[in-house]
Amino acid sequence: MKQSDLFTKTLRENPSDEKSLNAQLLIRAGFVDKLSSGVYTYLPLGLRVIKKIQNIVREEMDNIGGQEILMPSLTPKENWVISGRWNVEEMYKIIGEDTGLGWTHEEVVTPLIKKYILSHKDLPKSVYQIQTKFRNEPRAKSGLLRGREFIMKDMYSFHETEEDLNEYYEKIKQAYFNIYERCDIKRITYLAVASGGKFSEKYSHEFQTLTDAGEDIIYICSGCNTVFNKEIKTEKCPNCGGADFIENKSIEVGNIFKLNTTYSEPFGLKTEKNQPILMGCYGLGISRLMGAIVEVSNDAKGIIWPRSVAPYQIHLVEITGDENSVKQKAQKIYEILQNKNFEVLYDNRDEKTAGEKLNDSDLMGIPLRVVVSKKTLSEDSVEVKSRNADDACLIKITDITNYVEKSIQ
RNA sequence: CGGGGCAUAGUGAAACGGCUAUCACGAGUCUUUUGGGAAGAUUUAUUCUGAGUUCGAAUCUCAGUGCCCCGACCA
Repeated sequence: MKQSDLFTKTLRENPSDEKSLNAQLLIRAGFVDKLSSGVYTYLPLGLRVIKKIQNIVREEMDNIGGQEILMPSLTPKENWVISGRWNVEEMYKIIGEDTGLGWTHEEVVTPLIKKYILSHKDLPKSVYQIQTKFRNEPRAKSGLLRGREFIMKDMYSFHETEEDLNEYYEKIKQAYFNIYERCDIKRITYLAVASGGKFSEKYSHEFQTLTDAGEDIIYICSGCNTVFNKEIKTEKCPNCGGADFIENKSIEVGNIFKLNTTYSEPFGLKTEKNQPILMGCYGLGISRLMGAIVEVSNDAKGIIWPRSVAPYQIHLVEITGDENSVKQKAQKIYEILQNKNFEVLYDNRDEKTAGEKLNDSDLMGIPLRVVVSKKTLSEDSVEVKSRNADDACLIKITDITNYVEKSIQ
C-alpha cells in the first residue's frame, strides 16, 4: 500500500474530546474515527487490525470445532419475551418497539439450534459468529473499551451431559489463552473467577488483562495466583489457607459461562429423551481487544503493534532528499517486498519531511521500519529498525528479503 | 441514571461585555526545501442550537443538544 494513496492522515494533536489513550493514539494514527460517543468508524489501517484479530479468533474457534455462522442484528421481541430479557436497558428497540438490536444472541441461537438438533446423537455442537453488537450503554467510555456499537465474537455450545460441557469449557479456556498468546497479551492476562450474573446461578470466568485503563478490579491471591473479580472476592483467599490478595485494575477481554439450561428450558431445546440440552456461551470483544492491545503496548511516540495484529508487517519509508534516484530505488525495494508477499506500507509521500515521516511511522507502530535514503544507498543498504527496539542497523539491499523473512517470523 | 467539566477554522488553542474574532499546525496555489514535525507569499469562520439581558454578546442568563471525566450500571 502506498501511503500517498491512503485517504486518512495522521493528526499532530490529540483530539480534545478523547481522554483515553487507546482512542487518542488510534485516532491520531488514522486507525479509527469517532462518530459519536462509543461509536467508531474503522478506517483502512484500523480495519486491517480488526481483520487480523478476527482471523486469530476464527482459527482458534475453528480448532475446537466451532462452526461459523452470522445471525441477524434485527431480532424480534417475542424471542426476548420468552427469555424475560425484552426490557433490559441495554437493548436498542426499533421499528414500532417490536424489534430490538441484538446485544447478545442466546435468543436467536437457541431456537435456531432447536430446528436442527433432533436427537442426542446430534450433540455436541458449537457455533459462533463475529458480528456487530449494539448495547445502549448508560455511559460509553474509554475509547474502544466500552462502546455502544462494537464487534464481538460470541460462541454457543450444546451438550447432552454436564461432563461434556465441562470438557468443552476447558477447551474454550485453552483456545482463549491461545488467542491472548497470539495477540501478545497473555503474560498480563488472568483467568478470573466471577459470579454467574443475573441469569446463571453458577460461576463464570473472565479473562482480565492488566491495565490502568481498565474498569474492573481483580484480586490475585499472593499465595496461589488464583484470581477473583470484585463481585465474589472474599477477605482472604479460600483456596490457599487465607493468603492476601493483590489488587489490580484490568479490562475484561473475554467472558465464558456455563449457561446450563437457562435458555434451553424456556425455548424447549431438548433431546428426544425430553432432557434439556446444556449450553455454554463464550464472548470475546474484538474491538475491545484492539483497544486493550493499544493500551498495553505503546510508548511516548505511539502504538507498538504485536506482529500478529499489525496492519502491515513492514513500513518502508523513503527519505529522498529530493533525489529521484533514491525514490526509484525505494520504489524498486517496495516491488521486491510486494512480490515476496510481505505486507508493506510504503511511505512514498513527497511533501513530507524526514521528521514527519519518521514520527508518523512511530505513531502508527508497524513492527519493522525500513528506511531508504541517500545515506543508506551510499552503502548499498537500507536501515532496519524494530518498532520496539532502540537501535537501527544497516543491511545490504541484497539481504532484505532474507532479513525480513527472519524478522517477521 | 446522579455529580462535575467543556463546546470558537480541518486539528489544537487565544480573546476584560466594546475596533475587522487572534495564533499555530493542517489543507489549496507558487517558489525554495527533505535523517526526527522546514521557510516565504497567498487563501482558509453561521464562535454547537434556540431564546433572553444589553447601545453592544464568543464572553452574561435560561433551555436544548453533544462530548469528556467521576460514580451507579454492566453476560
